[in-house]
Amino acid sequence: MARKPAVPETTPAPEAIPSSSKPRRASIGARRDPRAEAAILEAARTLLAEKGYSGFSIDEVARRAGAGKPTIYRWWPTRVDLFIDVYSQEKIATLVPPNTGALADDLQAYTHALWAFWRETASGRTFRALIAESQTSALALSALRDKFLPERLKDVRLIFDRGAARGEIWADDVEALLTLYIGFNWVRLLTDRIEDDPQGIAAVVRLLACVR
Amino acid sequence: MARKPAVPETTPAPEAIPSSSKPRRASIGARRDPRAEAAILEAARTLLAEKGYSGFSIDEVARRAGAGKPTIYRWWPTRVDLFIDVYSQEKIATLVPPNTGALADDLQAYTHALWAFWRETASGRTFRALIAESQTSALALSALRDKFLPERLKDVRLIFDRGAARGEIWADDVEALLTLYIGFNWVRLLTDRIEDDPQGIAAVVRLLACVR
DNA sequence: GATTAAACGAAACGATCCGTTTCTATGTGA
DNA sequence: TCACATAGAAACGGATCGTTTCGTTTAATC
Repeated sequence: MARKPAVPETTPAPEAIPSSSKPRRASIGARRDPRAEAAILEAARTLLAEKGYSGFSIDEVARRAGAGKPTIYRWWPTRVDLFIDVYSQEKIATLVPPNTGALADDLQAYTHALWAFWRETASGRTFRALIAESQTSALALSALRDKFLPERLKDVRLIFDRGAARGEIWADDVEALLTLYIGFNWVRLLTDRIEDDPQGIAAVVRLLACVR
Repeated sequence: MARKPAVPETTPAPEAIPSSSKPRRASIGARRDPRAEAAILEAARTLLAEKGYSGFSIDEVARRAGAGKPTIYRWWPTRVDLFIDVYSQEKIATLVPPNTGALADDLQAYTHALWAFWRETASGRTFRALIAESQTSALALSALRDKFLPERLKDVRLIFDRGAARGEIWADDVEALLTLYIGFNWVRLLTDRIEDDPQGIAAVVRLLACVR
Protein backbone atom coordinates (compact mmCIF):
# COMPACT_ATOMS: atom_id res chain seq x y z
CA MET A 1 0.00 0.00 0.00
CA ALA A 2 1.12 3.52 -0.63
CA ARG A 3 3.74 2.74 -3.18
CA LYS A 4 5.94 5.43 -4.47
CA PRO A 5 4.02 7.28 -7.17
CA ALA A 6 5.14 7.18 -10.75
CA VAL A 7 5.60 10.93 -10.86
CA PRO A 8 8.97 12.11 -12.16
CA GLU A 9 9.60 13.90 -8.84
CA THR A 10 12.01 16.41 -10.25
CA THR A 11 14.95 14.17 -11.07
CA PRO A 12 16.44 13.49 -7.66
CA ALA A 13 20.04 14.20 -8.60
CA PRO A 14 21.84 10.87 -8.97
CA GLU A 15 24.21 12.11 -6.28
CA ALA A 16 27.26 11.50 -8.44
CA ILE A 17 27.80 8.05 -7.03
CA PRO A 18 31.30 8.13 -5.52
CA SER A 19 33.34 5.79 -7.64
CA SER A 20 34.28 4.01 -4.43
CA SER A 21 32.01 1.24 -5.59
CA LYS A 22 31.84 -0.92 -2.49
CA PRO A 23 33.63 -4.18 -2.75
CA ARG A 24 31.09 -6.91 -2.64
CA ARG A 25 30.69 -8.32 0.84
CA ALA A 26 31.29 -12.02 0.36
CA SER A 27 30.12 -14.72 2.67
CA ILE A 28 32.17 -15.35 5.78
CA GLY A 29 31.02 -18.91 5.90
CA ALA A 30 28.04 -20.85 7.08
CA ARG A 31 26.99 -18.27 9.67
CA ARG A 32 25.37 -14.89 9.92
CA ASP A 33 27.58 -11.99 8.87
CA PRO A 34 27.40 -9.24 11.51
CA ARG A 35 28.56 -6.69 8.94
CA ALA A 36 25.60 -7.46 6.73
CA GLU A 37 23.26 -7.32 9.69
CA ALA A 38 24.63 -3.96 10.80
CA ALA A 39 24.52 -2.53 7.29
CA ILE A 40 20.90 -3.58 6.83
CA LEU A 41 19.76 -2.20 10.17
CA GLU A 42 21.58 1.06 9.53
CA ALA A 43 20.12 1.39 6.04
CA ALA A 44 16.63 0.72 7.36
CA ARG A 45 17.12 3.25 10.12
CA THR A 46 18.24 6.07 7.87
CA LEU A 47 15.63 5.25 5.26
CA LEU A 48 12.90 5.46 7.89
CA ALA A 49 14.38 8.68 9.19
CA GLU A 50 14.42 10.19 5.74
CA LYS A 51 11.21 8.93 4.21
CA GLY A 52 9.07 7.56 6.99
CA TYR A 53 6.66 4.70 6.47
CA SER A 54 5.93 5.56 2.89
CA GLY A 55 9.13 5.53 0.92
CA PHE A 56 10.35 2.57 2.92
CA SER A 57 10.94 -0.55 0.88
CA ILE A 58 12.97 -3.69 1.23
CA ASP A 59 14.40 -3.09 -2.24
CA GLU A 60 15.78 0.26 -1.19
CA VAL A 61 17.16 -1.08 2.07
CA ALA A 62 18.95 -3.80 0.14
CA ARG A 63 20.35 -1.26 -2.32
CA ARG A 64 21.65 1.03 0.41
CA ALA A 65 23.05 -1.78 2.50
CA GLY A 66 24.71 -3.43 -0.48
CA ALA A 67 22.89 -6.55 0.55
CA GLY A 68 20.80 -9.09 -1.27
CA LYS A 69 17.10 -9.30 -0.63
CA PRO A 70 17.34 -12.98 0.27
CA THR A 71 19.68 -12.00 3.10
CA ILE A 72 17.08 -9.64 4.48
CA TYR A 73 14.21 -12.07 4.15
CA ARG A 74 16.32 -14.80 5.70
CA TRP A 75 16.74 -12.95 8.99
CA TRP A 76 13.64 -10.73 9.08
CA PRO A 77 10.66 -12.67 7.75
CA THR A 78 8.38 -9.64 7.99
CA ARG A 79 8.89 -5.90 7.96
CA VAL A 80 7.69 -5.72 11.52
CA ASP A 81 10.59 -7.88 12.65
CA LEU A 82 12.95 -5.48 10.96
CA PHE A 83 11.24 -2.42 12.46
CA ILE A 84 11.45 -3.98 15.91
CA ASP A 85 15.18 -4.53 15.56
CA VAL A 86 15.73 -1.03 14.24
CA TYR A 87 13.81 0.44 17.14
CA SER A 88 15.63 -1.71 19.65
CA GLN A 89 18.99 -0.60 18.31
CA GLU A 90 18.54 3.05 19.19
CA LYS A 91 20.31 4.14 22.28
CA ILE A 92 17.77 4.63 25.00
CA ALA A 93 20.15 5.68 27.73
CA THR A 94 18.04 8.78 28.26
CA LEU A 95 15.06 6.56 28.95
CA VAL A 96 16.11 5.06 32.24
CA PRO A 97 12.96 5.29 34.33
CA PRO A 98 13.30 8.22 36.72
CA ASN A 99 12.77 7.66 40.42
CA THR A 100 12.03 10.99 42.03
CA GLY A 101 9.80 9.60 44.74
CA ALA A 102 6.65 11.07 43.23
CA LEU A 103 4.62 9.34 40.53
CA ALA A 104 3.62 12.56 38.82
CA ASP A 105 7.21 13.74 38.55
CA ASP A 106 8.36 10.36 37.29
CA LEU A 107 5.67 10.27 34.60
CA GLN A 108 6.30 13.85 33.56
CA ALA A 109 10.03 13.27 33.19
CA TYR A 110 9.64 9.94 31.45
CA THR A 111 7.09 11.23 28.96
CA HIS A 112 9.22 14.24 28.19
CA ALA A 113 12.23 12.01 27.55
CA LEU A 114 10.22 9.52 25.51
CA TRP A 115 8.85 12.16 23.18
CA ALA A 116 12.27 13.73 22.78
CA PHE A 117 13.64 10.28 21.96
CA TRP A 118 10.91 9.83 19.37
CA ARG A 119 11.53 13.25 17.89
CA GLU A 120 15.30 13.30 17.84
CA THR A 121 16.07 9.81 16.61
CA ALA A 122 14.51 7.71 13.89
CA SER A 123 12.52 5.93 16.56
CA GLY A 124 9.36 7.98 16.29
CA ARG A 125 9.02 7.23 12.62
CA THR A 126 10.06 3.65 13.20
CA PHE A 127 7.42 3.11 15.84
CA ARG A 128 4.76 4.73 13.69
CA ALA A 129 5.75 2.40 10.87
CA LEU A 130 5.67 -0.51 13.27
CA ILE A 131 2.12 0.20 14.34
CA ALA A 132 0.94 0.88 10.79
CA GLU A 133 2.55 -2.27 9.46
CA SER A 134 0.97 -4.27 12.27
CA GLN A 135 -2.42 -3.49 10.78
CA THR A 136 -1.62 -5.56 7.70
CA SER A 137 -1.62 -9.05 9.19
CA ALA A 138 -2.37 -10.95 12.35
CA LEU A 139 1.19 -12.23 12.39
CA ALA A 140 2.64 -8.74 12.28
CA LEU A 141 0.28 -7.57 15.00
CA SER A 142 1.22 -10.46 17.21
CA ALA A 143 4.88 -9.53 16.89
CA LEU A 144 4.07 -6.03 18.11
CA ARG A 145 1.66 -6.99 20.86
CA ASP A 146 3.21 -10.15 22.25
CA LYS A 147 6.91 -9.69 21.58
CA PHE A 148 7.73 -5.99 21.41
CA LEU A 149 5.30 -4.24 23.73
CA PRO A 150 5.69 -6.34 26.88
CA GLU A 151 9.45 -5.80 26.80
CA ARG A 152 9.13 -2.08 26.17
CA LEU A 153 6.52 -1.55 28.86
CA LYS A 154 8.66 -2.83 31.68
CA ASP A 155 10.00 0.63 32.48
CA VAL A 156 6.61 2.27 32.59
CA ARG A 157 5.21 -0.55 34.64
CA LEU A 158 8.04 -0.06 37.10
CA ILE A 159 7.13 3.60 37.47
CA PHE A 160 3.52 2.78 38.23
CA ASP A 161 4.47 -0.08 40.54
CA ARG A 162 6.64 2.26 42.55
CA GLY A 163 3.74 4.68 42.80
CA ALA A 164 1.53 1.87 44.04
CA ALA A 165 4.14 0.82 46.57
CA ARG A 166 4.19 4.38 47.89
CA GLY A 167 0.42 4.34 48.13
CA GLU A 168 -0.10 7.02 45.50
CA ILE A 169 -2.29 4.73 43.46
CA TRP A 170 -3.94 1.39 44.02
CA ALA A 171 -2.08 -1.64 42.85
CA ASP A 172 -5.29 -2.91 41.30
CA ASP A 173 -5.34 0.13 39.03
CA VAL A 174 -1.85 -0.27 37.59
CA GLU A 175 -2.99 -2.28 34.60
CA ALA A 176 -5.68 0.18 33.60
CA LEU A 177 -3.43 3.16 34.20
CA LEU A 178 -0.78 1.55 32.05
CA THR A 179 -3.22 1.13 29.19
CA LEU A 180 -4.36 4.73 29.53
CA TYR A 181 -0.80 5.99 29.57
CA ILE A 182 0.19 3.95 26.52
CA GLY A 183 -2.91 5.10 24.67
CA PHE A 184 -2.07 8.71 25.42
CA ASN A 185 1.39 8.34 23.93
CA TRP A 186 0.14 6.40 20.91
CA VAL A 187 -2.54 8.87 19.96
CA ARG A 188 -0.11 11.75 20.25
CA LEU A 189 2.54 9.96 18.20
CA LEU A 190 0.15 8.69 15.54
CA THR A 191 -1.37 12.13 15.07
CA ASP A 192 2.08 13.73 14.97
CA ARG A 193 1.65 15.73 18.13
CA ILE A 194 4.72 14.87 20.13
CA GLU A 195 6.15 18.35 20.11
CA ASP A 196 7.49 19.58 23.41
CA ASP A 197 4.30 20.22 25.38
CA PRO A 198 4.87 20.37 29.14
CA GLN A 199 1.35 21.64 29.83
CA GLY A 200 -0.36 18.95 27.79
CA ILE A 201 1.72 16.27 29.43
CA ALA A 202 1.22 17.73 32.89
CA ALA A 203 -2.55 17.83 32.48
CA VAL A 204 -2.66 14.15 31.66
CA VAL A 205 -0.07 13.13 34.22
CA ARG A 206 -1.97 14.90 36.97
CA LEU A 207 -5.04 12.82 36.13
CA LEU A 208 -3.10 9.57 36.08
CA ALA A 209 -1.01 10.19 39.19
CA CYS A 210 -3.62 11.60 41.53
CA VAL A 211 -6.19 8.87 41.38
CA ARG A 212 -7.16 7.18 44.61
CA MET B 1 3.35 -1.40 1.30
CA ALA B 2 2.20 -4.89 2.12
CA ARG B 3 1.17 -5.83 -1.37
CA LYS B 4 -0.48 -9.10 -1.98
CA PRO B 5 2.24 -11.72 -2.27
CA ALA B 6 2.88 -13.50 -5.52
CA VAL B 7 2.19 -16.87 -3.95
CA PRO B 8 -0.38 -19.02 -5.73
CA GLU B 9 -2.54 -18.96 -2.59
CA THR B 10 -4.34 -22.19 -3.37
CA THR B 11 -6.32 -21.09 -6.39
CA PRO B 12 -9.01 -18.88 -4.91
CA ALA B 13 -11.87 -20.41 -6.83
CA PRO B 14 -12.89 -17.97 -9.55
CA GLU B 15 -16.33 -18.03 -8.01
CA ALA B 16 -17.94 -19.06 -11.27
CA ILE B 17 -18.65 -15.51 -12.28
CA PRO B 18 -22.40 -15.38 -12.80
CA SER B 19 -22.88 -14.76 -16.47
CA SER B 20 -24.97 -11.78 -15.50
CA SER B 21 -22.10 -9.66 -16.75
CA LYS B 22 -23.15 -6.27 -15.55
CA PRO B 23 -24.18 -3.86 -18.23
CA ARG B 24 -21.71 -1.08 -18.35
CA ARG B 25 -22.80 1.93 -16.32
CA ALA B 26 -22.61 4.78 -18.79
CA SER B 27 -22.35 8.41 -17.92
CA ILE B 28 -25.55 10.16 -16.91
CA GLY B 29 -24.19 13.46 -18.08
CA ALA B 30 -21.94 16.14 -16.74
CA ARG B 31 -22.56 15.31 -13.10
CA ARG B 32 -21.66 12.76 -10.48
CA ASP B 33 -23.45 9.45 -10.81
CA PRO B 34 -24.85 8.40 -7.42
CA ARG B 35 -24.99 4.78 -8.56
CA ALA B 36 -21.26 4.78 -9.23
CA GLU B 37 -20.60 6.46 -5.90
CA ALA B 38 -22.71 3.92 -4.03
CA ALA B 39 -21.16 0.98 -5.86
CA ILE B 40 -17.64 2.19 -5.06
CA LEU B 41 -18.36 2.81 -1.38
CA GLU B 42 -20.04 -0.57 -1.06
CA ALA B 43 -17.18 -2.34 -2.81
CA ALA B 44 -14.65 -0.61 -0.58
CA ARG B 45 -16.67 -1.51 2.50
CA THR B 46 -16.95 -5.20 1.73
CA LEU B 47 -13.35 -5.40 0.60
CA LEU B 48 -12.19 -3.91 3.90
CA ALA B 49 -14.50 -6.23 5.78
CA GLU B 50 -13.10 -9.25 3.98
CA LYS B 51 -9.42 -8.46 3.69
CA GLY B 52 -8.68 -5.59 6.02
CA TYR B 53 -5.97 -3.07 5.32
CA SER B 54 -3.79 -5.48 3.42
CA GLY B 55 -5.68 -6.85 0.49
CA PHE B 56 -7.32 -3.50 -0.06
CA SER B 57 -6.49 -1.90 -3.38
CA ILE B 58 -8.06 0.68 -5.62
CA ASP B 59 -7.78 -1.73 -8.53
CA GLU B 60 -9.85 -4.31 -6.69
CA VAL B 61 -12.44 -1.76 -5.60
CA ALA B 62 -12.79 -0.64 -9.20
CA ARG B 63 -13.18 -4.22 -10.37
CA ARG B 64 -15.85 -5.04 -7.82
CA ALA B 65 -17.71 -1.80 -8.33
CA GLY B 66 -17.61 -2.10 -12.10
CA ALA B 67 -16.12 1.35 -12.08
CA GLY B 68 -13.15 2.95 -13.74
CA LYS B 69 -10.18 3.97 -11.68
CA PRO B 70 -10.36 7.54 -12.95
CA THR B 71 -13.84 7.75 -11.47
CA ILE B 72 -12.50 6.77 -8.07
CA TYR B 73 -9.53 9.12 -8.22
CA ARG B 74 -11.78 11.93 -9.41
CA TRP B 75 -13.90 11.87 -6.25
CA TRP B 76 -11.49 10.44 -3.66
CA PRO B 77 -8.02 11.88 -4.26
CA THR B 78 -6.49 9.71 -1.51
CA ARG B 79 -7.36 6.44 0.11
CA VAL B 80 -7.96 8.21 3.37
CA ASP B 81 -10.77 10.19 1.79
CA LEU B 82 -12.34 6.95 0.69
CA PHE B 83 -11.90 5.33 4.10
CA ILE B 84 -13.49 8.31 5.76
CA ASP B 85 -16.53 8.10 3.52
CA VAL B 86 -16.85 4.36 4.06
CA TYR B 87 -16.68 4.82 7.81
CA SER B 88 -19.17 7.65 7.75
CA GLN B 89 -21.64 5.59 5.79
CA GLU B 90 -22.10 2.96 8.46
CA LYS B 91 -25.19 3.32 10.53
CA ILE B 92 -24.26 4.60 13.91
CA ALA B 93 -27.74 4.73 15.37
CA THR B 94 -26.53 2.62 18.25
CA LEU B 95 -23.94 5.26 19.02
CA VAL B 96 -26.21 8.04 20.26
CA PRO B 97 -24.43 9.27 23.35
CA PRO B 98 -26.20 7.88 26.42
CA ASN B 99 -27.36 10.26 29.11
CA THR B 100 -27.87 8.29 32.29
CA GLY B 101 -26.97 11.10 34.63
CA ALA B 102 -23.69 9.51 35.67
CA LEU B 103 -20.46 9.94 33.75
CA ALA B 104 -19.20 6.46 34.53
CA ASP B 105 -22.38 4.84 33.27
CA ASP B 106 -22.40 6.97 30.14
CA LEU B 107 -18.80 6.07 29.35
CA GLN B 108 -19.33 2.40 30.04
CA ALA B 109 -22.37 2.23 27.78
CA TYR B 110 -20.79 4.29 25.02
CA THR B 111 -17.57 2.29 24.98
CA HIS B 112 -19.49 -0.96 24.93
CA ALA B 113 -21.55 0.25 21.97
CA LEU B 114 -18.52 1.65 20.16
CA TRP B 115 -16.59 -1.60 20.36
CA ALA B 116 -19.63 -3.59 19.28
CA PHE B 117 -19.99 -1.20 16.35
CA TRP B 118 -16.35 -1.73 15.46
CA ARG B 119 -16.66 -5.49 15.79
CA GLU B 120 -19.95 -6.05 14.04
CA THR B 121 -19.60 -3.77 11.05
CA ALA B 122 -16.70 -3.10 8.69
CA SER B 123 -15.95 0.01 10.72
CA GLY B 124 -13.31 -1.45 12.98
CA ARG B 125 -11.21 -2.58 10.05
CA THR B 126 -11.96 0.64 8.23
CA PHE B 127 -10.78 2.77 11.11
CA ARG B 128 -7.67 0.68 11.55
CA ALA B 129 -6.95 1.17 7.85
CA LEU B 130 -7.60 4.87 8.23
CA ILE B 131 -5.06 5.23 11.00
CA ALA B 132 -2.48 3.06 9.25
CA GLU B 133 -2.89 4.93 5.98
CA SER B 134 -2.51 8.22 7.83
CA GLN B 135 1.05 7.23 8.67
CA THR B 136 2.01 7.40 5.00
CA SER B 137 1.74 11.13 4.39
CA ALA B 138 1.21 14.42 6.13
CA LEU B 139 -1.78 15.10 3.91
CA ALA B 140 -3.47 11.86 4.86
CA LEU B 141 -2.80 12.48 8.53
CA SER B 142 -4.25 15.94 8.33
CA ALA B 143 -7.45 14.52 6.86
CA LEU B 144 -7.75 12.21 9.84
CA ARG B 145 -6.76 14.67 12.52
CA ASP B 146 -8.34 17.89 11.31
CA LYS B 147 -11.35 16.69 9.35
CA PHE B 148 -12.48 13.31 10.62
CA LEU B 149 -11.64 13.22 14.30
CA PRO B 150 -13.16 16.52 15.45
CA GLU B 151 -16.47 15.54 13.93
CA ARG B 152 -16.39 12.07 15.43
CA LEU B 153 -15.39 13.30 18.88
CA LYS B 154 -18.41 15.51 19.37
CA ASP B 155 -20.40 12.77 21.05
CA VAL B 156 -17.66 11.84 23.48
CA ARG B 157 -17.00 15.46 24.26
CA LEU B 158 -20.68 15.89 25.03
CA ILE B 159 -20.53 13.03 27.51
CA PHE B 160 -17.59 14.59 29.32
CA ASP B 161 -19.12 18.06 29.19
CA ARG B 162 -22.25 16.76 30.85
CA GLY B 163 -20.12 15.18 33.55
CA ALA B 164 -18.37 18.49 34.08
CA ALA B 165 -21.70 20.30 34.24
CA ARG B 166 -22.80 17.90 36.96
CA GLY B 167 -19.58 18.54 38.84
CA GLU B 168 -18.27 15.00 38.45
CA ILE B 169 -15.12 16.25 36.81
CA TRP B 170 -13.49 19.61 36.34
CA ALA B 171 -14.21 21.42 33.11
CA ASP B 172 -10.49 22.13 32.81
CA ASP B 173 -9.81 18.42 32.66
CA VAL B 174 -12.18 17.61 29.81
CA GLU B 175 -9.55 18.00 27.13
CA ALA B 176 -7.03 15.74 28.82
CA LEU B 177 -9.69 13.17 29.70
CA LEU B 178 -10.82 13.16 26.11
CA THR B 179 -7.30 12.43 24.90
CA LEU B 180 -6.93 9.64 27.45
CA TYR B 181 -10.25 8.12 26.46
CA ILE B 182 -9.44 8.24 22.76
CA GLY B 183 -6.04 6.75 23.37
CA PHE B 184 -7.58 3.90 25.33
CA ASN B 185 -9.89 3.04 22.45
CA TRP B 186 -7.16 3.39 19.84
CA VAL B 187 -4.69 1.15 21.57
CA ARG B 188 -7.32 -1.53 22.10
CA LEU B 189 -8.47 -1.32 18.48
CA LEU B 190 -4.99 -1.24 16.99
CA THR B 191 -3.89 -4.23 19.03
CA ASP B 192 -7.07 -6.11 18.17
CA ARG B 193 -8.40 -6.23 21.69
CA ILE B 194 -11.91 -4.90 21.34
CA GLU B 195 -13.60 -8.09 22.39
CA ASP B 196 -16.46 -7.69 24.81
CA ASP B 197 -14.64 -6.86 28.05
CA PRO B 198 -16.87 -5.21 30.66
CA GLN B 199 -14.26 -5.49 33.40
CA GLY B 200 -11.48 -3.97 31.34
CA ILE B 201 -13.71 -1.12 30.28
CA ALA B 202 -15.06 -0.61 33.79
CA ALA B 203 -11.57 -0.42 35.27
CA VAL B 204 -10.62 2.37 32.89
CA VAL B 205 -13.94 4.17 33.10
CA ARG B 206 -13.76 4.26 36.86
CA LEU B 207 -10.42 6.02 36.63
CA LEU B 208 -11.66 8.53 34.10
CA ALA B 209 -14.99 9.27 35.75
CA CYS B 210 -13.94 9.56 39.37
CA VAL B 211 -11.25 12.17 39.06
CA ARG B 212 -11.61 15.37 41.03
C1' DG C 1 42.58 -32.76 2.13
C1' DA C 2 37.93 -33.44 0.42
C1' DT C 3 33.15 -32.85 1.19
C1' DT C 4 29.12 -30.84 3.06
C1' DA C 5 26.42 -27.07 4.42
C1' DA C 6 25.10 -22.61 5.05
C1' DA C 7 25.51 -17.74 4.07
C1' DC C 8 26.44 -14.10 0.80
C1' DG C 9 25.05 -10.88 -3.15
C1' DA C 10 23.47 -10.37 -7.97
C1' DA C 11 20.03 -10.84 -11.07
C1' DA C 12 15.87 -12.00 -12.72
C1' DC C 13 11.20 -13.82 -12.22
C1' DG C 14 5.86 -13.21 -12.39
C1' DA C 15 2.55 -10.74 -10.16
C1' DT C 16 0.30 -6.73 -8.22
C1' DC C 17 -0.62 -2.14 -7.59
C1' DC C 18 0.31 2.58 -8.24
C1' DG C 19 -1.56 7.00 -10.32
C1' DT C 20 -2.09 8.82 -14.98
C1' DT C 21 -3.34 9.11 -19.75
C1' DT C 22 -5.96 8.14 -23.81
C1' DC C 23 -10.04 6.77 -25.78
C1' DT C 24 -15.08 6.50 -26.92
C1' DA C 25 -19.69 7.05 -25.40
C1' DT C 26 -23.22 9.50 -22.89
C1' DG C 27 -26.10 12.93 -21.25
C1' DT C 28 -26.65 17.90 -19.12
C1' DG C 29 -27.28 22.51 -19.51
C1' DA C 30 -26.49 26.97 -21.56
C1' DT D 1 -26.70 23.16 -31.26
C1' DC D 2 -22.69 22.41 -28.85
C1' DA D 3 -19.26 22.90 -25.16
C1' DC D 4 -18.39 20.30 -21.25
C1' DA D 5 -18.13 17.11 -17.51
C1' DT D 6 -18.92 12.53 -16.57
C1' DA D 7 -18.54 7.31 -17.13
C1' DG D 8 -15.80 3.07 -17.96
C1' DA D 9 -12.22 0.46 -20.55
C1' DA D 10 -7.68 -0.16 -21.54
C1' DA D 11 -3.17 0.61 -21.39
C1' DC D 12 0.94 3.12 -19.84
C1' DG D 13 5.71 3.20 -17.14
C1' DG D 14 7.33 2.52 -12.82
C1' DA D 15 7.87 0.55 -8.19
C1' DT D 16 7.62 -3.11 -5.11
C1' DC D 17 6.53 -7.54 -3.66
C1' DG D 18 8.45 -12.16 -2.11
C1' DT D 19 10.79 -15.98 -4.47
C1' DT D 20 14.07 -18.46 -7.21
C1' DT D 21 18.34 -19.37 -9.47
C1' DC D 22 23.14 -19.03 -9.61
C1' DG D 23 28.02 -18.68 -8.63
C1' DT D 24 31.12 -17.58 -4.78
C1' DT D 25 32.99 -17.89 -0.14
C1' DT D 26 34.09 -19.92 4.11
C1' DA D 27 33.42 -22.88 8.41
C1' DA D 28 32.64 -27.23 10.04
C1' DT D 29 32.83 -32.08 9.46
C1' DC D 30 34.52 -36.30 7.78
